[in-house]
Amino acid sequence: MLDLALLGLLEEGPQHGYELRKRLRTQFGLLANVSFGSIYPALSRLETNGSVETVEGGSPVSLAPPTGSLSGEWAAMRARRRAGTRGRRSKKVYRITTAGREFFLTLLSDSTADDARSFSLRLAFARHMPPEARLALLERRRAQLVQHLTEVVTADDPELDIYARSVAEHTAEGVEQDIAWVDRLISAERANTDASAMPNRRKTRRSA
Amino acid sequence: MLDLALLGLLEEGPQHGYELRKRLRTQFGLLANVSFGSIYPALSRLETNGSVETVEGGSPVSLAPPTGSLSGEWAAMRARRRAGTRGRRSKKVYRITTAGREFFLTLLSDSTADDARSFSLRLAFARHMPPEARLALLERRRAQLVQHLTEVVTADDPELDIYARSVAEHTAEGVEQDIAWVDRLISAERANTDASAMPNRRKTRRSA
DNA sequence: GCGTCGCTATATCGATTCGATATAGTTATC
DNA sequence: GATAACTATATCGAATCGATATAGCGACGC
Repeated sequence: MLDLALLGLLEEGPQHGYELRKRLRTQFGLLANVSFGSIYPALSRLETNGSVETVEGGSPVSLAPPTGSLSGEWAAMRARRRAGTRGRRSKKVYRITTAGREFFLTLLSDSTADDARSFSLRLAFARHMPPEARLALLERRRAQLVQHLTEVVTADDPELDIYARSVAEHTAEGVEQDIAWVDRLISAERANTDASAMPNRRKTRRSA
Repeated sequence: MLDLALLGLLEEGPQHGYELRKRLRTQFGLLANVSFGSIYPALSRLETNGSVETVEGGSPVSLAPPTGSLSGEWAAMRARRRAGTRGRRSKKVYRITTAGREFFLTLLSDSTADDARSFSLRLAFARHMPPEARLALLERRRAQLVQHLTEVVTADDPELDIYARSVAEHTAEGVEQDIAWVDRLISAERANTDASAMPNRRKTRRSA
């Protein structure tokens, strides 16, 4: 879960732990409200298995921030500068490797265990997936949500008091809205693949 | 988190681990989709600290299920019967103790760390709280949700592609709906306390 | 009768994640 | 120059997860 999130963020440029956590919190909010006690071990893990490498001091990275607006780049550059001027406790800037990119794609597609959190994470990184994987992800999620609705107590359960009932109702509404959302995404996705599969606009084959 | 959930369910009658898990999944759905690897250690924990006790075999519990419709009671009774007839691997039926009830109330009110999951859990058990604690819980949650909206990237962030943007939008909508829901609950709660604080219905003092 | 499939039930293991805490440099404020 | 607030990394114990092992039980076919 965290590996996926970290690699996904590192795809946008080298970052250090503190920055990664901030971006997890702001970009993914409730989905990845993750503590340092998870971040740093996860980064070590990824480093030992070769998915990321640290670029402290020596700097095989260019000294001018290439994309301008990515604050991670700036932080990385500042860290490199500082590390250059002094031998202080420098920020450990992590960069994703080729192996890491492969691993990221594996995590993104290899999809056992997609709960709400990892689904949303994967969807947020869906630009890295081939179109059919996107569709598959969305449809798997849809099936899970529908399944979930059938398994859960309905709000007309006589055992529940008003508070428990309210929670059950609200949860069910949330799931229904999730389904509607996923449905919209599925339609958009299909429209997209249809459009690209059919560059010449003549009488369309009806459905598929 | 789990302690709270387990004690809350055990308030409704003695249960064994498997049953508790089923009820967690059906009653609280996504909130408490919890594995046996959490349940059994948690029950041992609660037993060693005196919050619950096992009632296997000997059965200080009545042999007729008192409330009729609680399936947990039935399961417990069956387990007791079986344990009586044979020395087999009997179900461990857990019952909440007086100390456990106190601990439960502490967990329910003592409210540092109320994320989405434990908030909904606590709310589901709100009948065990005094009215002012209910209001406090709701208002704390409301403040958190509002705070959350301000901290998170908005959907008009130019860095986001369509997928990340969709996730951000959907999440934000979810939070807004949560706020609306909490607001309804707060109103209901206030109406209730006002009504009970004012049994004689004459011209009401305007507001408070 | 006999296999076997699915459900109930408890338990344990390694790995991950959490939450709290320690440490320390930097910046701003008064 | 003291103090607070923020950036930054790290570690520890405990909680939780996910997978797996074990085993009794009822139902089903055949």
